[in-house]
Amino acid sequence: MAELYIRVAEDENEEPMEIPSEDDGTVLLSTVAAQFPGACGLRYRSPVSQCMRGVRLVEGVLHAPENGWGNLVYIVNYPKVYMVSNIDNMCAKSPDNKRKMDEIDASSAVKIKRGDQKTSDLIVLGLPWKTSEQDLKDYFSTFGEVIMVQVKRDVKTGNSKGFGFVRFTDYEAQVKVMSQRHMIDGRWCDCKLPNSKQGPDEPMRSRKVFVGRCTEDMTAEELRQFFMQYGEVTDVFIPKPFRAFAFVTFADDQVAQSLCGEDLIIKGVSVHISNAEPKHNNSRQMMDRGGRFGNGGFGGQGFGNNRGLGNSTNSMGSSVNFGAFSLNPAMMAAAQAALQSSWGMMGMLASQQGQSAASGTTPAGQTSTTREQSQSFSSGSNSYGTSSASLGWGTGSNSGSSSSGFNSGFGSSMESKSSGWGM
DNA sequence: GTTGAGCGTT
Repeated sequence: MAELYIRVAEDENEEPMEIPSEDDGTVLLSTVAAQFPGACGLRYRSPVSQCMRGVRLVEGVLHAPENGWGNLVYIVNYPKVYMVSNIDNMCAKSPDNKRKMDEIDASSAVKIKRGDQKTSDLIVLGLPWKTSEQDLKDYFSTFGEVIMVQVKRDVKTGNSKGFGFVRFTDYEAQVKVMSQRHMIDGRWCDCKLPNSKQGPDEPMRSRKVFVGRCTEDMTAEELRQFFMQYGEVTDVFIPKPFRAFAFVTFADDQVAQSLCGEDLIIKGVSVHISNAEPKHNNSRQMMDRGGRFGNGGFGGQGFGNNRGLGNSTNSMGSSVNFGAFSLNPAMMAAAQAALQSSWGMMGMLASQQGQSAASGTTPAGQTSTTREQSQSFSSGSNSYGTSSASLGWGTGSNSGSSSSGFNSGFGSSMESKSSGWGM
């Protein structure tokens, strides 16, 4: 097939940009993202129904609609990030109801605190050796104003150490950047809060589970697809070489906790889910009151498995059990106040910004001294190599069209980090 | 075969 371009724009009234397709007529999401950083999919207005339609996305590959790409203009989808500003806008749109507004104000201590979050440096992991600070700046500037970039180098040789730092003016940009992976000079990179910034006020309950008895043919992407049915997955880690286990991190610790103790069938194999033990090194892991993180009291199973897609409307009427958490009366009241006010769950979603929001895992074969420059697309979490072929297990929800990878059900609903709910 | 990389000469 001769080279084909599809027309893509950020919105329907904008001048479209032509994006090249692959030989087989598909378009790689990464190609789109190269021009529209942060893109997670495409949609278009159906000439027939006049509705917006999602473009099928399978493992990073966008598939043409039934009758080919045609001459339509495709609109870029971006991950939904529930941020304070969004909520403010929503509130501003309904000034009609005074009462509502009052409640919003009364219950939005959390929100306001989040409002002026200061930005912090983000560590950028997995950089190609050749990437310069200018490259970094050019790349990240598409997300917002960049006020600092660094590439860490060996003092003697001047060689890049393969990581760097970036700092944005706007917290929004920071959140966005942390929420996705980044293709920089041909490698996938992760941006995270550096260890030094994971302050003691970031409780970081265990959002991560240990997946034992993995088989070697389970790719990170497959694990991500599988675990997505329980909640938003922010990270998948498969050690290399093969060691028969993996780590899966969810956006929401409740989801993680609710799975612990389970034996799940993945690709016909029974894997065992348990708590991820804190990594041996760094400082502030978690100190779950209620004792050891390992099922201190309530067993992993049983206890209100609120798992399974987040949106199962949790009408927290009277008795609430969020997985392994119990709410004390104060928190309960706060929760109800939040629910009654118009922003309800959204307010809770606002508390996004888990520290490992950056997805994906480490690039392949990078040792501090000998790192393959060819980041084979099959380890880490990006296994775009795996030939499409629908994943055998029916996960129900995520096999549809534009799966953004952000199926945030509850998102990190009750995530607290200090303020408000804390304690 | 059941517990993970790499974190800043400021």
